[in-house]
Amino acid sequence: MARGARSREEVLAAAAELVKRQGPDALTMRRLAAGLGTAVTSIYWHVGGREALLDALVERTVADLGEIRPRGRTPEQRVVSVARALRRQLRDHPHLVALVHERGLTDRMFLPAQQALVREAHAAGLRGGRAAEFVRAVQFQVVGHVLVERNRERAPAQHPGGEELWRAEAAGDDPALARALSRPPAADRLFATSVRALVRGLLAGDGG
Amino acid sequence: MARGARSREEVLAAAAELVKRQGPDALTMRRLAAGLGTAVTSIYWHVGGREALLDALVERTVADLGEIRPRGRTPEQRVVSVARALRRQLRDHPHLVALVHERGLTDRMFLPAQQALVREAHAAGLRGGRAAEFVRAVQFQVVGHVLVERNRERAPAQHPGGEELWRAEAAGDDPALARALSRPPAADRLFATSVRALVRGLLAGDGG
DNA sequence: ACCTGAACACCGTTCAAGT
DNA sequence: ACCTGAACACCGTTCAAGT
Repeated sequence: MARGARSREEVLAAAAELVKRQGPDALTMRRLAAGLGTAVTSIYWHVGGREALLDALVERTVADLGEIRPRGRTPEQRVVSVARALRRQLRDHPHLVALVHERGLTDRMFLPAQQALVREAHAAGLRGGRAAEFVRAVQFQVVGHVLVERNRERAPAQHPGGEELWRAEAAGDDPALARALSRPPAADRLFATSVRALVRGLLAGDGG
Repeated sequence: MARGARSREEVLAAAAELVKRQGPDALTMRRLAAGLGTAVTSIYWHVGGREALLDALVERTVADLGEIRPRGRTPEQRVVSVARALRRQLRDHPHLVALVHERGLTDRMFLPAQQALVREAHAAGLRGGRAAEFVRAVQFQVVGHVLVERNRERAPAQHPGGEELWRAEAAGDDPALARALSRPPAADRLFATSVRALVRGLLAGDGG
């Protein structure tokens, strides 16, 4: 069983693999040790306990997150492109991002995106508190949308399912709407529509 | 230790209390049994295993969720009131709602809210697929916002924290913005602003 | 019909001991 | 400096046995 020295990096890499492929619950100290061919307790020597291990993974994730490059002509287009990029990052690393979230490093992870949004807010003429609100509204919107999406994807075969619900229920004599609501939402389209509507509403309105 | 017969309802009530107060992780079969003064195994007789127990709790939650009463004159006002009510429900039962989510009963739980939103969409002149998109955009927005809020509240003392981040970073010569982003977001205000902006954007725009 | 303890296969963590 | 096994206090679940 026992092979020579095993580095902290090896342990972290193996743990990251486990989390990426099977989620954080699959990361047990015993399984990790078994995969590395060591005794459980040697993991403790290298990285400390499970919490410390997760902390290290989170550090890694935050550091690895790529740059955000806004694309498009108008501030609206550029903000939408930032939102899209953000959504992709979040969707591509769901488990790791969830860990980052739980450990309170979300703000640091989103700093580049925030800075990009600030630039666009300024370009659109918003400043100060209004600009800050703009940045946060977009960020919450994107993160929230992805969280909802993820929850829906993970949810195994909705028990009654929107389908039967909206087949049985009255939809105010609007059969096209009932049909639409009985299908699963088209996540990409819904996301684009929502972000665009939010951005327009924020840039246009000033009613309180 | 052993007292007389214990009903399924007693077990469910005790389990619900545990989840409400300490979250789903605190609901272990052994702790539940200890609280009831029975052997662990008698829980299995009454409700089956842990999964079945959680399923039962979820059923309860879905059934107990109150009606939604839209308030206000204009469709916009009424939609915002629905969003507010929805947010309150979600915030008041965070653990139970999370369980509902995980078990794929979200659609059924949100049916009353969806129906209220459909009415307002119709009142605002939207029909068919557009109305469906409106309903879902608002629903995703509300649920997403609450999920993000919850994650932020649970997150223990952000490691670097938005504060230092935005103190150190350039904010494009906009010190008021840097100050605003260095404070934690005012969730209520941010929610209201976002929903209103989204609704306006959805009701006004038709650009693709 | 209802409750029991014993047992199994898992956890994370600590500790004293080896080299 | 690095790795080990034994032990502790937890899990969820099954099962044969009691009344």
